[in-house]
Amino acid sequence: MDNYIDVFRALSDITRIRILHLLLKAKDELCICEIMDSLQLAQYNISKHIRELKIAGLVKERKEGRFVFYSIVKQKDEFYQNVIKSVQLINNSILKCDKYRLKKRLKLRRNNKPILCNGKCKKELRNPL
Amino acid sequence: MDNYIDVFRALSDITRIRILHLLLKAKDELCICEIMDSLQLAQYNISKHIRELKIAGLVKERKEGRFVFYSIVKQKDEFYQNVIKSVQLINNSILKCDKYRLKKRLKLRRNNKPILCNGKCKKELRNPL
DNA sequence: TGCTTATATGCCCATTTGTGCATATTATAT
DNA sequence: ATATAATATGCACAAATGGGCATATAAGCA
Repeated sequence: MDNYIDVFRALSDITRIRILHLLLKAKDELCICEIMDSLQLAQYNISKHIRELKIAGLVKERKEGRFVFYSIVKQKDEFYQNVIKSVQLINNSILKCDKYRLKKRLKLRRNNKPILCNGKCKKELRNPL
Repeated sequence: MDNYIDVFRALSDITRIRILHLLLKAKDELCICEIMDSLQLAQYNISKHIRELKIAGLVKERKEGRFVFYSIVKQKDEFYQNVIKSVQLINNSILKCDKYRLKKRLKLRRNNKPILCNGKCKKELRNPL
C-alpha cells in the first residue's frame, strides 16, 4: 500500500463512501445491480466509481456467470486497516437509508444469487422501497 | 467531525500530506516560511494548501506578531484520530527529505522564533540544503 | 441465432482543482 | 512615514473529476 494519495482520493467522494459502507455492512460480495438499487443511482455511475475503488486497492472483484461480485480487499497493511476503520466510523442518515434498502434488496436473492430481472421485473421489483 | 468527505479530500494531495507530516513530526507549531523551506515550494502554494487543511478542521493557527503559527488540531473524535494515525503511517523518501530539511530549518530559530530574513538573508540562508 | 440482462466504457460538458503570477494585507523596524 | 518581511488572495489556465447518455461487451436463455 504505497498509493496513499490514490486511497484518500478514492475516499473523497460520497458515492464511493456509500459503496464501501454497503460492502462493509454486507460483509460479503455484492453485485452492481444490488448496489445501484441500494444507492438509487445509475448503473454506469456505480460501475465507474467501483473502478476507482479497485484502482485504489480497496475493492476486488470476482466474476461468476453474467454477474460480477465486488468485495472489500482484506489487507494486512496497517495504513489500509486504519483507513478502513475510519470509513467504518462514518455515520449519517444517508448511509443508514442505503443499508436499509440493501437489506430489502438482499432478500430478493435466490440461492444466495441476485435475482435475474428478466422481463417483467422492472423498477417495481428492483426498488422495493 | 461530520465533514468526512472534506477531510479525505484534504488528504488526497501530496503537498497537504507533506505539510501534515511536518506538523506531526515537529509536534509543535510551524510557520509558513519554515514549511515552504522544508518542502521547497512557493509561499503562496503552502498558504493555499494550509487553508484547505484548516477548512477540513485538521490544522489550526495562532497569530503572533508578523508570524502565523500552524499546528495539528487535537480532537477527541475517533474518526479524526484514526485518520491522523493513517497519515502518520505513510512513509516515503519525499517525507524523509522534508523532515531532514525541517530539522535544519528549525536550527535557525532564535528564542524559539523563526529567523527574520531581513535583507541579506536570501535563499542561501533559507535553504540550508 | 437472436434476445435479454449485467456490467463496462467512451464521449460530452459543467465544475473543481492545483499551480503560477501578481498583488494585497498586516506587522515590524528604521 | 516608509521600507521590508510574513502571509493571504484574486485571476488565469490547464488538467482532472463526476454525472448523463449512448453504446459496447459478455454471458445466459429461448
